[in-house]
Amino acid sequence: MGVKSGEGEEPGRRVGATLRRATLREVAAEVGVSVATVSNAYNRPDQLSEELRERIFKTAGRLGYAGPDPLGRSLRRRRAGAVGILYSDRLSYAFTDPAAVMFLQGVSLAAEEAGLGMLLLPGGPAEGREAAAVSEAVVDGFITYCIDHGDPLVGSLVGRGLPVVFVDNPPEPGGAPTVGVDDRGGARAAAEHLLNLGHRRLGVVSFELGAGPVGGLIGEERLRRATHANTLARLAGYREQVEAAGVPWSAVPVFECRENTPEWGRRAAEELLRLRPRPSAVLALSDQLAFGVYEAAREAGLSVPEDLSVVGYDDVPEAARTSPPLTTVGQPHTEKGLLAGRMLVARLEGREARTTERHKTFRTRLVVRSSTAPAPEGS
Amino acid sequence: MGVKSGEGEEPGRRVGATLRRATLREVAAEVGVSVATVSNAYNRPDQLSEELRERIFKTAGRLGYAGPDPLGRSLRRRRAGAVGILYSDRLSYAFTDPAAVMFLQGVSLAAEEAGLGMLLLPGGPAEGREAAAVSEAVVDGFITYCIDHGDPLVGSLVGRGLPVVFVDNPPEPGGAPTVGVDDRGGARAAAEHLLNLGHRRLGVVSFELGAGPVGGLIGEERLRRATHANTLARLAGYREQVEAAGVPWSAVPVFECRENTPEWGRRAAEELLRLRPRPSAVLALSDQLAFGVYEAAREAGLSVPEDLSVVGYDDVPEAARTSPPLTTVGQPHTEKGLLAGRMLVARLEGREARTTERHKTFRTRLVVRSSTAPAPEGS
DNA sequence: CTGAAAGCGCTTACAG
DNA sequence: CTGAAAGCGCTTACAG
Repeated sequence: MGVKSGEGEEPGRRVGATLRRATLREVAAEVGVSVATVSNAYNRPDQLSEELRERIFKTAGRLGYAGPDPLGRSLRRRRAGAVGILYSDRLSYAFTDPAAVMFLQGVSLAAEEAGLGMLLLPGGPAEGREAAAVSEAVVDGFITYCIDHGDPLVGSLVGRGLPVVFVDNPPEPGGAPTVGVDDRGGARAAAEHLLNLGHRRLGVVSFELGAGPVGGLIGEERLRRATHANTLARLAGYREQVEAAGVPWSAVPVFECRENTPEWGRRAAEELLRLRPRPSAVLALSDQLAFGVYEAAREAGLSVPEDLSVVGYDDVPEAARTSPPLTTVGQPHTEKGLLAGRMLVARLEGREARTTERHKTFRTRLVVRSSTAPAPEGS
Repeated sequence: MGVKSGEGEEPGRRVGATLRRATLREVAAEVGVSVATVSNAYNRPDQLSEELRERIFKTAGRLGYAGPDPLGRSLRRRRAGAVGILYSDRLSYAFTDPAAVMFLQGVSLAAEEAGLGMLLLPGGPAEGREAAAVSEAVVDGFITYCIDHGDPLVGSLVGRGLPVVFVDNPPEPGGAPTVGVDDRGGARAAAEHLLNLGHRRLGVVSFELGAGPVGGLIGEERLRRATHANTLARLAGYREQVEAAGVPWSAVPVFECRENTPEWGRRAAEELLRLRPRPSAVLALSDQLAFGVYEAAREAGLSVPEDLSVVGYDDVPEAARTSPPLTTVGQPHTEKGLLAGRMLVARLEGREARTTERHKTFRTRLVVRSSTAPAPEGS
């Protein structure tokens, strides 16, 4: 573009920059043309002579004007040029979860295709603040990730009247487009794999189940009050398969972690491995947690998979590189983000439904590596 | 908040939502008050009677009005409520680099503190498009990450006249605040460690050096035309230390990778390990690349560290968990992001310089784990 | 090829 | 406690 933005090439510039950005109006006045013409110089080069356009850019450069202010333009054009991303938890947690990061990467692919920015909203349980963020976000639409059923944010979101795509076990409010995964089926496959290997003493390392005091082995009542959709689906899948094998669900200890980190996985496994009889296999709701289970096993002098089988969930890249390589449930994180992004872009560009389905549930698949083995004798 | 946003509680709402969002003006007309009063109902509850406020919210709910439009508000208030993040490369690449992700996490911490959103700009070499993204971003300021010296984007950025914080080997344009790391010192420490262990046949696995045809073993000329600041600093550190040990730099093969992924690290190492005499140690510019070197070594039947020592860079979490645990150069990724975010917020809130220094260079530190060992006999 | 006018949706002194 | 007026910075038909 011919937009001048060099530094200090004109003596007058520094002053202008120090004070306040020049405006379209000021440039117009200085050149002696109307604001429409200056606007055209930037937006419709064919609407004015090359010579005048050059003169306008020169004056703009001198005044420290670097082109139309995005805010004014956005208001007038009624488009913000960005998609808002709403995460279930504090935004900073999203970056510690490799699965969430891969999802965001997928969205970024779609955003790049469409030339849109991604606005990550400060989320989390900061009471009211996230609602403010939602109602103040300058975006053209939203993508939500792992939002709970009944989360009050959904109300604020829908209230904005902007297109929304809900990702991962979504509440499907008013028929909005959704992208999800067969979480329950994935969990079932994980449990089935262990049961087929002869394991009967299982332990589960779970995410947070919902609001309230968290952490530690949990009972029926807490399980019943769970609200986190992903967690619920996976636990339901484990349970279904376990019971189908004739093992009572109440015999399976479930440890609830406060955060999805290896550190919490380690704590959980430490506790599970202290139980007698000791579990011969652990189902972790994520690979991050499973990595922590590895640590705890090592510290307890148990080897994986000979003494303890471990199954993760997510199939993040590290799962293939860790030692031993982790058996886990794979799901297409990046594709989820990409599809959600494209669905949103399609709606923004007014070509809906035709090119994209409105609801998509991706399949999960069990990836068997080396962290699982037949149950030890007599277990 | 008292903002109504439920779905379909009033028969009239659906119609309004289907057509177009109601505006402040329409609500005011419907209630029979001025727009100022409706605005006050949302922004200054003390400026009107509770009873009138309730009536306004009720009518707003009926019309499908969910509160003031962020764009109008932002224009009027002259603040966007978001910080823009500009990455050196395509935005989607940022999510594949654990170091970049940790950096983003740090920024998100600062953004959350301040109640700001993070706008990730579509970047990369899409010719002109990124400049458009910069000049159209609705933000209050920018943070750049790993931008090259002389990148034309810097011009567009500075032209916006908004506060900017430059992170990682920044071009320091016009005394703007910077956050960096002693990359050169870190690289020196890595090389020194290997040299102290007796290694004399080293190989380097490098990032891309700049624009142009990329990939493969490279010569002096390409090294000279390098523009990527991080890469340059690290290579300079290696070189310095190598030459200090009396080894000519020209004797150290450097492989340039197109992407910062284990896959490219593997390719690089495959080639390096084919050289005769074979390197006894590899310096990788990132842990991601080092993980790929592990793979190549394994495939070549070499064990780390007995046959091949490997040093990474970044100390991402996986480095401690991988097998063998990776010797690497640690740097405070999250802290860099957090500090940069806070520096920017400080400027936005008009309290500069007092609370924060304007330039910060974090120290790196060598983390010695188990991927390095004394050079094999006779090498 | 250029300009006058309307308006995107809102907030903020200020006056009453 | 409420309202009239100005204006944030811009773009877009439309008329000339």
